[in-house]
Amino acid sequence: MVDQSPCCAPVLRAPLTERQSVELARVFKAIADPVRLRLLSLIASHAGGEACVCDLTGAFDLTGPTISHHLKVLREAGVIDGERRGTWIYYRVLPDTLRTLSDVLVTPETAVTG
Amino acid sequence: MVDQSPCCAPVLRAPLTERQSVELARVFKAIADPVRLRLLSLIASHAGGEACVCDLTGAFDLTGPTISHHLKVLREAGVIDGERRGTWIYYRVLPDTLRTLSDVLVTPETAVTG
DNA sequence: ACTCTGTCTAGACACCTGTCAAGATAGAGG
DNA sequence: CCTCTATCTTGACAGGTGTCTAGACAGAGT
Repeated sequence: MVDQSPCCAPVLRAPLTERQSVELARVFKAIADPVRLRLLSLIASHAGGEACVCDLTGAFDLTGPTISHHLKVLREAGVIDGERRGTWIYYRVLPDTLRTLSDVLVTPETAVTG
Repeated sequence: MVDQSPCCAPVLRAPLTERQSVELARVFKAIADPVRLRLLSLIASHAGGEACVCDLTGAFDLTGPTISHHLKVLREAGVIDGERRGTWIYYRVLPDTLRTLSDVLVTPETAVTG
């Protein structure tokens, strides 16, 4: 979902183009929310690497539609993917997208001197 | 600026607490903007690892106050730091904060099977 | 076919955010 | 002390975001 170019141009090594920054910001925005970060961690750490909505709603004082909204934001950003199997819809994390974000934030400084 | 606990509890390995997710989201929100991502990359890739505001405003079709606002958001999130030397204020990236974010997005899956 | 359960969509509203114009503050240099 | 430049702060406004209620859709079981 994220353009390939940002992965080879870490934020802290070379100036981002405007286009790259827009694309990266779109994905960062998707995960920059407490509910969505927790959803992400709940899905990823759930047995089998996937979770249905019914496993998730109980962890929040939020209505079903609100959880559904947040899942949609994550889905449209390419951070998770959902699949219907029978009655339930199972979500799983798409690790490539997250790794792109992670890589972009790694700097020469942090990589070398820590 | 980011609590230490998230660094030892990657998002994708164990469920985040509500407190951790709020703290992480605060920092992710700060960088989840095209202008701020470009500011970050401009500052980090500038000679000496620092840049004054006058080096930055030229890259955007935005007024000075708007750039100043974005720099403040980054500063309050602990992503950059500013220091006045004479007439100019120089900003530099605080790499520890970014590394925390980067680490949090690294998963067992991406780390191993990548 | 009807109903029940699980999930999503649509519409509405309060709050947050990005932007600008106008004015304030800090240091340099006369 | 006054002025000039660089930057920040304040106040205002348009647009975006998170949340809810009400209703729609899909599949399972009777």
